[in-house]
Amino acid sequence: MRVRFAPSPTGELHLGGLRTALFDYLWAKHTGGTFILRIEDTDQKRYDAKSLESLMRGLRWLGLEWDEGPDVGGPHAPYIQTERAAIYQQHAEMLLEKGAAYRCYCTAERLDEMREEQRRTNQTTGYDRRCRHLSPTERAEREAAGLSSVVRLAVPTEGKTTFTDLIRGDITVDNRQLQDEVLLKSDGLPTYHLAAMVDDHLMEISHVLRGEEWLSTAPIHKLVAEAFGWELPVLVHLPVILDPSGKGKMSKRKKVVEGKEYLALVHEFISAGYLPDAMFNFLTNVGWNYDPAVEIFEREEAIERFDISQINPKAAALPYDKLDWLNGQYIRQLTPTALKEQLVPILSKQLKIAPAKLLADNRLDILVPQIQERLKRLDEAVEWIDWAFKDADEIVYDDPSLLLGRKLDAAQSIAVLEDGAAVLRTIEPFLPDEIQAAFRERADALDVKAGGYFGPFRAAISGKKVSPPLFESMQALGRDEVLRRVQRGVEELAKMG
RNA sequence: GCCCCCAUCGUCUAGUGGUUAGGACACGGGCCUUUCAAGCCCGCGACAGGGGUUCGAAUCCCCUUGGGGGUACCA
Repeated sequence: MRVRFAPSPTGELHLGGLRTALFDYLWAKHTGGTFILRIEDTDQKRYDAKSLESLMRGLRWLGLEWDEGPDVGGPHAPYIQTERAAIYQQHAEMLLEKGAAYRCYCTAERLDEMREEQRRTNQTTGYDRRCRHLSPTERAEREAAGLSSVVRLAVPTEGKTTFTDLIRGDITVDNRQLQDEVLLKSDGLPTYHLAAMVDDHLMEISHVLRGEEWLSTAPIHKLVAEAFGWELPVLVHLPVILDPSGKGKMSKRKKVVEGKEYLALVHEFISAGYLPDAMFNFLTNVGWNYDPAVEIFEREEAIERFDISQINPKAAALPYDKLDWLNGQYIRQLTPTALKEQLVPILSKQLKIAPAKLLADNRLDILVPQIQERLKRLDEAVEWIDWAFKDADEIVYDDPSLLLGRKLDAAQSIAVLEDGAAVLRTIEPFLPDEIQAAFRERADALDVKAGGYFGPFRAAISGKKVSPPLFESMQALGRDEVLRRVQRGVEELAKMG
């Protein structure tokens, strides 16, 4: 089977596009077929030069390597439509000769006025086919005058057109609902209706998976294919992905719903520290389902089971909470070393420490295993461990009351810190188990709950209410640094008096 | 306005005439526990409504309602 992903380079790729590409990829790999990347850049006005690179980066991030495409080549090159302009022009000419299409000389202004009038009088909007009925003389006059023109499809004015969508079945529309769509624009470049049909045919595409927004123009595509005498590929219209609010098609803008910010663009998910495996798993289960009893699966397993005929036609909102949960699952599957390596580039930017230096930092080796089960995204790591990379005097106690042990007042909390400091000064070796045993003993001796005894230390060390486990945190800092921070905690508490 | 598509817990979904309508996330509770997590256990929670067809409908048909998409010399 031959399957293509055919995006327009008009901006950043969002998750809806990535999901389409993923399903293309899954179907190609499932059938042992070919996954093709084709760039539909025929809209010069919306073209964005940067988006092609970003698009390819996004696809490769997810692991969707294409077998044929702009950079890798292939038997049907070129794979960028503007480089194929002559092909479309020739095909438009073929339809013109057959009488299946005609030249239209109407100006944009006339078209606008016509539509406005139609809307005002509550008529269905659409081209009035004025140029379809031009006499040969009139046509010759316009050509002689050098008027610019477009090529329009001559849609049958009666009858019905039926096409098949694999997941929805046969769909029939009345031809009177259809318009004489523009196939070739006045700049000589084709519209989607021409370019995609020509390329799908020439590139021998067997299955077209595309967004549901194409469903209403599918009859046009059927008519274009018929005009050429071609068979349409199998059409599969994937349900649109809805905004997190469940209202409307997902936009490329970050969406804030109930105070929470939702990402939409692939590059945003990459920099937030979502793992490609988690995203692959996540997207596979929106619109399709691997197995209702299995949430986590391997790519190979998904490829083996994937079936386009089981795609759900219902538009869906992305379950973002589930993505976070899945990402956490995949983070926990990583070895600590692998996690550390993934974390370093992100932490390096956030902490402003050179990657090589971070990689060699002992503190990271101790702390990473401690935060592994606490992370949902990699970009959260910094909040867990930033305190470890500061100097004692950089720790800010925004809320000094955090230094109070549970059920203890300031004086008692100071007593606890000083009591523990004495232990910390002498204990050997300075390791988590040893420190913990000693602290528990001291808590008993002072008749304080372990949690109440530990609390002031946690706050003194990190400046935070929530932190990684206390004794590993101490190990990471080292004895001297811990003692400095404990002293600072005592001073802060003394101010509370 | 017109055309097309869709409709199971809050969300993602399983279900293709006979199920106590299943799972996951989220949420609530409990256990564990040095904070927070993770993990384990329990719970809450859905067939949009109305007509048919049938011995029997979440499943088939129709209508209503709701949602979505399209209505460009954009894709």
